[in-house]
Amino acid sequence: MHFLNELNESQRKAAEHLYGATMVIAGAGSGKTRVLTYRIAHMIENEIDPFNILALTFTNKAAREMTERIGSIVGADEAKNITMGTFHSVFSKILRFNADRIGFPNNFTIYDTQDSKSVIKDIIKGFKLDDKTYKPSNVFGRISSAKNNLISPEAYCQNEEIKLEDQQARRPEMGRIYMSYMNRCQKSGAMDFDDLLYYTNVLMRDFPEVLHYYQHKFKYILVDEYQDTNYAQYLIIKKLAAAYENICVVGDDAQSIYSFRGANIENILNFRKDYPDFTLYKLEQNYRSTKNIVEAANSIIKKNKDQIHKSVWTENQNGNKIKVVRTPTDNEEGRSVASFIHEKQGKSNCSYNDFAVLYRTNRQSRSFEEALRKLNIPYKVYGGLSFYQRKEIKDLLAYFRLAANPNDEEALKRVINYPKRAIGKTSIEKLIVAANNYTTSMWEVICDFHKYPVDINNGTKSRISEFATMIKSFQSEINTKDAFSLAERIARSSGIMKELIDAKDKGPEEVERFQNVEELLSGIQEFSNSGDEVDPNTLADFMLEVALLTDADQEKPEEKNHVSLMTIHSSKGLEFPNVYLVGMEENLFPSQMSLHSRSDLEEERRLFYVAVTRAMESCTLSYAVSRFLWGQSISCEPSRFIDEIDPNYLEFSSKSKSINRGLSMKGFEGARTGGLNKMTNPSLRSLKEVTRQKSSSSNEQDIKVGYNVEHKTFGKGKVTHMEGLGADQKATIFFPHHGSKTILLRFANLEILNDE
DNA sequence: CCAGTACTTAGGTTG
DNA sequence: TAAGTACTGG
Repeated sequence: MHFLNELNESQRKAAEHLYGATMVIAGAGSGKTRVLTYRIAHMIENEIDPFNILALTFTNKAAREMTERIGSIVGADEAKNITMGTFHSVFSKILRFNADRIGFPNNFTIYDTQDSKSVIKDIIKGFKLDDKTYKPSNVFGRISSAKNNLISPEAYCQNEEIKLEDQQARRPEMGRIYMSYMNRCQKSGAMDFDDLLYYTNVLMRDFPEVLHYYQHKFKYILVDEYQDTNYAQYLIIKKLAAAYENICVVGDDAQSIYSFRGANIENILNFRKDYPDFTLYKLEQNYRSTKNIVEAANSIIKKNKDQIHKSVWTENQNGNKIKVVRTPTDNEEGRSVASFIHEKQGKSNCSYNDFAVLYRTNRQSRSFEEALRKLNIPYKVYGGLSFYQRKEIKDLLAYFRLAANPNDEEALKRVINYPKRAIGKTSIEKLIVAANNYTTSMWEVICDFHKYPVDINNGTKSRISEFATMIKSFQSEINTKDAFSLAERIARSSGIMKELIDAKDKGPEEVERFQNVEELLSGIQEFSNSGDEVDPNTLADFMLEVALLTDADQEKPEEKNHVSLMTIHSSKGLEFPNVYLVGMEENLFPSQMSLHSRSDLEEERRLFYVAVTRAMESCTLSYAVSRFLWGQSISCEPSRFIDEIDPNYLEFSSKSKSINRGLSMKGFEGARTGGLNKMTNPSLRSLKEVTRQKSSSSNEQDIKVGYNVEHKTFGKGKVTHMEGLGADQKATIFFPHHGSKTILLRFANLEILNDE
């Protein structure tokens, strides 16, 4: 059968429409990836040269999978010539190729978020600003969104509106920091993630011949997950597509969940303006989920005001209702989900791959990990601290980075004294200051103390020079020697290997560190071997790839038989027969931060929609009545999102015995008005009431206005005012010796001295 | 210069 | 709670 016959009518139309501007709005589970794949295969069958195709995906993994699937249709040799990847990976390659034009070395480093923040921190320190008003992560966020909107440092400083905003936020130096940050990165030959898009725009704006070249190379452009593109990405596509206007964007406004990093739904609206005679296709038939799940999801998204109308439907069976489970604590939530999985897996003998636990925040994984481990259920936690962010990996990579680009200041700072070579903080500080004064890089300074005198004692200086000599010796081999032998040599002669081996008998964590480094090295070995004898894959080649890799790229599919634990964000695009959506509580999901604005709340709701539509057969929502947060137990209310689902698709269960016991012990009998196994929606509300009462009465710090209290540092005082609830509860206290102070109770550790 | 200790303070998602 | 930072004495 020809592959196009595997598509339904609207899918097929979208796949066959090859010329002109096309927008495909694809509901969840409507076979979007399949359309993209077949569309590209169809293009190649119609004699379109793969070299002329640019396909931008959201993750590297998606790109790889799609290349593979297209290869299986049209042949791998053809498929490998398609330019396919994330915006970041495709354009980092283009930037490397043209780096000299914009004042970067072609082996520029890519700074990750940690690196960027560390640079910013340094700048704030250098400017002698208070790092509480200028929090590195805030500053970084502000710079990032400026870049995503293509606002240059100069434009930032001149823009009156921005100036006013920063002044009102009492951060008038923001523009100066932004400017200095850009300079520092450039001096270090480094780009951050946002720079990859920002400088691509600069390149295409200032070098028409470059733009012209890529416009004619990429005659056909496809963009997946279009709803999650930001302005910088939008403009790149617009410029590239300007010559031929063969552009196809695929997305679903209902699944836009990345506005926090600049994604802009307006790109969809702009598309209509930019290409007025575009063709719109809607994919509305869902092939993934049961009717109950599809309908429940529809009832959720209906509450959002901002959306493109579409009606997702399915021919699949009704299936079971969505289960809602309540547990007393977060740990019990972990145990109950683990036992559900255990039971179900045992009964149907399905694979552990069929289960996913989805949560809003990474830190929620803990209770599920513990519970699953106890039941011997294999699991894998996705996201969180990635392999490439681990200290030991970053340390070794820093040496590699230095070998490729010694001006990389973050890498230099990281390893100049690791392993210990008696080069202390003060000396490093002096080097940084010197580099800034001489307007050169730290590396240049340490290479030539005659040209750049620094006030450091001679012993330290000679140790620094020794270090520089070592780096130079690595540097000389980075483009010639094969990746693995150089990597191994660096690991050994830097002293990192010895350091890790010596630490090994300290404990299991140290052993793991060593194993991680071994894993990295074996990955490099694999990479080395994939090159050929004459022209080996070098460490420089490896470093070009590595900065943009994520954990998902590491995964070996054959090893996969485990329950997946991940955030909802990282579940985008995936599907699982059984989904457990946990932590369905107010202030957690929807997140507390989202409650201030309608658009933020709508994004949370879209996130909820994404979560529910991951489920194929069964979906379970769970919430805990109390949860540990920063070492304190706080009480929680069920999420408003549970109420928002049409109750016809819900089933309230309190199946597990331990849950019932837990509840009655804490006095929740009143909530179970609807019988043992089923509760109706109103009973959920009554439960909320109970929860609320609990939260006000069970507060351990029962402090009221007028109380005399004693504080660890301020001594005795009298409470004059109270504000906030729960963890935010604050008391204003008058201390005779220190004046009036407003203090967060959960940190204050007050002693109540009632009867004085 | 360095290691060990006391103290502070997170609030969220990612290439 | 846990991680990261600031401080202090060797």
